[in-house]
Amino acid sequence: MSTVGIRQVAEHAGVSPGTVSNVLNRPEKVSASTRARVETAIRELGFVRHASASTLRAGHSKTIGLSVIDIGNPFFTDVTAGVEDVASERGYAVLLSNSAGSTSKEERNLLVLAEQRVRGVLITPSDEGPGPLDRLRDRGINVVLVDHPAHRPDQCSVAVNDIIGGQTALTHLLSGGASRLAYVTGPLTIRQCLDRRLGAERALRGRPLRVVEMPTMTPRAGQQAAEKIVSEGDLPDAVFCANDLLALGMLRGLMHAGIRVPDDIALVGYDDIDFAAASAVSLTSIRQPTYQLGRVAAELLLDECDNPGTHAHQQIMFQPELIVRESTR
Amino acid sequence: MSTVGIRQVAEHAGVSPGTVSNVLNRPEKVSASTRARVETAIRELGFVRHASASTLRAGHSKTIGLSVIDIGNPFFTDVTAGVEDVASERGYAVLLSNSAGSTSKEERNLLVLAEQRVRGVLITPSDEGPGPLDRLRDRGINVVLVDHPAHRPDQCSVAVNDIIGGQTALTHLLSGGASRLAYVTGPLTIRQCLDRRLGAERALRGRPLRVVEMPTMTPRAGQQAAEKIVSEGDLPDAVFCANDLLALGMLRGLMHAGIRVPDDIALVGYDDIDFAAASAVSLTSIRQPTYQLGRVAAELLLDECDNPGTHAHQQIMFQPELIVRESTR
DNA sequence: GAGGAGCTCTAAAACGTTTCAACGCAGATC
DNA sequence: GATCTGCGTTGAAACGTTTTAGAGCTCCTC
Repeated sequence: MSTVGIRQVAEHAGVSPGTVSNVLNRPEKVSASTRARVETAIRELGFVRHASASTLRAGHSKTIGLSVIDIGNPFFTDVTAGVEDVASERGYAVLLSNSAGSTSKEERNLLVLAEQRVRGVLITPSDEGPGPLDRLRDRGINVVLVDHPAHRPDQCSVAVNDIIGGQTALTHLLSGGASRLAYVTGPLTIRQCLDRRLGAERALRGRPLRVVEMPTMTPRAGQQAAEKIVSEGDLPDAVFCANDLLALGMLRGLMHAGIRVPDDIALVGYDDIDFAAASAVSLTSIRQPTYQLGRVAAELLLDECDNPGTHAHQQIMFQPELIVRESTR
Repeated sequence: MSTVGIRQVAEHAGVSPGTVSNVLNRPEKVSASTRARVETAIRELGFVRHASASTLRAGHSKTIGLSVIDIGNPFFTDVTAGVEDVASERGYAVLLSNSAGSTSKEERNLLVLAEQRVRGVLITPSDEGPGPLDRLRDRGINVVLVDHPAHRPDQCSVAVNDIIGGQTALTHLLSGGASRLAYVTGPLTIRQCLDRRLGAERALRGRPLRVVEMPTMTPRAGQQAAEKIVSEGDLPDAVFCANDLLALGMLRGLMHAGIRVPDDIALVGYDDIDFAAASAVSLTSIRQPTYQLGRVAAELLLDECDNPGTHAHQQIMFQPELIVRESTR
C-alpha cells in the first residue's frame, strides 16, 4: 500500500512540492539540475501521480471519452484504433464506452463521462436527439460527431458521404449489366441506411429498387433476407447490402439456396471489413477510411481542447471507395 | 459553464453539504422528506457529482480497468460485454484499454489505470512477465487474470481448459474417420496455442500431427497456411485451426484450390465467433463461454473490491464445448 | 421534569495536487 | 553602491467531495 505522493518526492529530492509539480507539468520552468534530481526521486520512490487530485485542482482532466454504438462491429474497432493512436500521441487517455445500440445505455455512459470531467467526447450518435449532447456542451465538454455530419456550424464532425457510397455501389452493379436490383438494409431510421438508399436511387434514375428492410444488421439478418428474397421468387440479379455483416449473411443464404455468386446474383457490401476479403466468395464492398475517421475526429477534438481560442469548427466529409472483388466479377 | 457542486445543491435545498453527500452515498441515513428535497434540488440544478473529488477524498474510485490483447477479436468483444454488464449492475464504470498485442502499450495502459486509482484490473496478460502486475498489486489494486490460469494461489483467475478443447476437436475429427491430421496455429509461444496442441496430441496417442505455425492469427494467415499445405502436396484429410479467424482463411484458401470442405478436408476452428456460423460452409468450432468468462471475472474482482475481508481467491476453469456444423459433416 | 436514547443533521478537517503571488539571488545597468 | 531585471524556487491557498465527532431535537422512561 504505497502512499507516496508529491510531498514525499519533494522531501526526498530536497525541494518543495510546487517544484515537483512544475517538473511534472512545465519541465521547462525548472533548471536542469533540480529537474534531474526530482526525476530520479520520482523513479526511486515509484511515484505515480494521482490523476483525481490533479483533475480536481486543475479543473480539467487529460482524458477524452469515446462513445460508440457497437464495439463488436469491426468498423468501430478501426475507428477506435485511430482515436487511441492520436490520443496517446498527445498524452490523453481514452475512456471507451459502448452503447450497444441502446439509447438509455448511451445516456448512462455519457453521465459517467460527465462525472469524470472528461475534456471532450467523440460520439457516433445513435439518434438525432441532441438533448444529452447539448447538456455536455453546456458543461464545457467539447463534442465531436463521428460518422455523422453536424447539423450546426459551431460543432465539429467527421463523416463519410453515404449518398456517394450508395450511388457508387449501384453504378458498379449497373455497369456489370444488372437490371433487377435489390437493396437489403437495416432500419431506415438509421441515417446511414437512408443515405445509402438515396444514393442507390440516384444512380437508378427512376428505375425500380426492391428494398428489403431488416430489423438488425447482422449476418443472421442477412441470411434471413436471402431466404425471403428466394422464397418470394422473381430473383434480382444484383443485391446491394447496407453493411458487410448483412452481405456475408446474404452470401451464405444464397449459396445455401444453390444460387451462385456472382454468376446468378452479383453482391456488394459496405464498410469493407476484414472478413469481406476473407469470405468464401470475396466481397465487393464500399471502403470507408475508418481508421482515418477516428484519427481526424480525435485531432479535431484535441485541437478544440488545447486551443480553445483559435480553434475553428469543421465539418469534414470523406469520400468512400469501391473495392471490387469476386462477388461482382 | 455550470459550476454547480454539492454546496449549491445544499443551499438550494436548505441543508448542509454533508447531508447532500449522505443522500448520494448513504440514502438510508437521511429522512425521507429531506432526501426528497435534496433529490429535487439535484434534478433542478442539473448537478453532476465530480468523480475526481469523490475519489480523492474517499481514497478509492468506483472504476475498474479492463486490459485486453485485441479488441478487434470478437472473442474479446464478448468478454468485454460480460464485464460491462456486471460492472454497471454494481455501479462501477469500466476503463477499457487495448494493448493490441504490444507489451509496451500494455504497460502504458496499466500506468494510466494506476494513475486513475482504479479499484481493480481485469487483464488478459500478453506474456508471463508478472512485473507490472505485481506493481499494481503492491499499490493495492486488485488483479484478476482473464483467459489465463493464475500461477499463484493468492490471485483470482478465470480461464477455459484449452487442453480439453484441443483434445475434443481432434477426437471429433478422428471419429469422423480422419487419419492424416494437421494443426494450423499462431505462435506457439502463446499459451492458448500451445495448450490446444497438447490436447490435440493427447487425442492422437502418438499418431503424427502436422503442425503449421503462422506468425499471426488472422484470416490472411489462414489463407496462406492453406496455400502452403496445398503446395506441399500430401494433403491432410482434416485440419484443426487454433482460432476461427485462421479457420475462415483456411476455408477460403482451400475452396480456391478446388478442395471441398468437408468432403476432401474436414475443418475445425476455435472460439465459435459469430462469423463461424455465417461463413459459406459453416464452421465446426470449439465454443468457449466467452460472455460468462467476462461476467465471472468481473464478479470475482468486484467481490474482492467490496469485501476485502471475506474474499476467497479462486481459480476458475471453464470447459469448452464442441459445436458441430457443416465443415465436419 | 430530569435524564437518556435515538434520529437527523451540521461543521470542519481532510484527500493530493496545481497555481500564483512573492521571494531570494545573480548579473546587468546606471 | 544603489537599482533594476529575470530566473528559479517556495508557501499557502484553493479545487469539490467524504467523513467524523458531536450538536440539536423529539420522544421515552422513571
